[in-house]
Amino acid sequence: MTGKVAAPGDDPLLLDRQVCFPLYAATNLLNRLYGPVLRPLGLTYPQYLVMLVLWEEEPQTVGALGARLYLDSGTLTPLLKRMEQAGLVRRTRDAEDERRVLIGLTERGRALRADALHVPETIAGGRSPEGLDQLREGVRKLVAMLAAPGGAG
Amino acid sequence: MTGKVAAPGDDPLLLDRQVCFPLYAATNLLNRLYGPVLRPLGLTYPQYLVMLVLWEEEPQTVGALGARLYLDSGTLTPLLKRMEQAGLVRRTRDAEDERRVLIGLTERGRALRADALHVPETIAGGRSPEGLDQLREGVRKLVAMLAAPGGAG
DNA sequence: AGCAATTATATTGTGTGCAATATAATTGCT
DNA sequence: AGCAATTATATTGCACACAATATAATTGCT
Repeated sequence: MTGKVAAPGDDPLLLDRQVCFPLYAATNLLNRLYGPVLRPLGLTYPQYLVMLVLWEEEPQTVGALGARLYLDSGTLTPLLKRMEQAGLVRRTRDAEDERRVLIGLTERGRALRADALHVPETIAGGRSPEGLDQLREGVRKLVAMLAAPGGAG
Repeated sequence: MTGKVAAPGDDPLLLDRQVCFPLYAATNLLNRLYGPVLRPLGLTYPQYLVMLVLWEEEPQTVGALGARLYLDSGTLTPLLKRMEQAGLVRRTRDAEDERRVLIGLTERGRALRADALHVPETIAGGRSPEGLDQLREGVRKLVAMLAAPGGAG
């Protein structure tokens, strides 16, 4: 009762036939790759993404950050509180609408940008830019499909 | 002291220039997509991946599962214990080498395969198979690069 | 045989992610 | 104006993921 179960040609449950799995594996591997590079900056990978968004424009509401990063308050609230504890961001209620919380950078948060400038290059290492561009576009299309209302069915 | 920070053309820290981010977003979105489909089976997404591997061949050691899924014992041990509690797998010390733990399926675990057969189709929904094939190959190449010793520098 | 180095798994601590729920502020409808 | 519905964020509970460390079994060297 052990061993191979189905013909390899048409089994829909073979791991190597899943689209999702390489994506899952690549994300885990990328996290492991970023970890050591971001640790000296005192950032985790999702925290780094938040900083990228804030370096582009600040302040932003929690909701706006979530819309950009596809994360909800259940993930962002504790993450932003940790970043506040670390002295990178400030969280202030929006006076115009007390439901909203504005996330702005501290001086330390702004200054960290200079230290982060080397990160993309360090991560990219010796990889071919063309392959990366192609991959980025492919995955971006997938994200657009998945994020569409109804999950792109 | 707020607002845009650098020229859009050559800023390496723009979120939309990162390869990593679409990958990260796609994985989160895929997890959310799989969740409702797998919940009736009593599985999480990583647990589903473990089942895919075991349905191909069992029993396997914890290490072999980890090599296939790019996960270590810190992730797999508690996950497998939960699956044991759920009655899907059995964990037994290998008599040949007492360091190893063999993961085998219970009858319930084997029977679950029939219920899982519809999952890939349900997830794929109306998406074009060609686009998915292309994407799978692209991401698979990235995984191969990232998993290579030295991180493919 | 004896013991250091290696290997396989487990444990601990921290940080995500997300569903479900809660709370407070605002909007919209009458 | 008053109140139901909506919106924005926070909280709770559960399940990963991983670095660092611990423990026990095996291997390899002499």
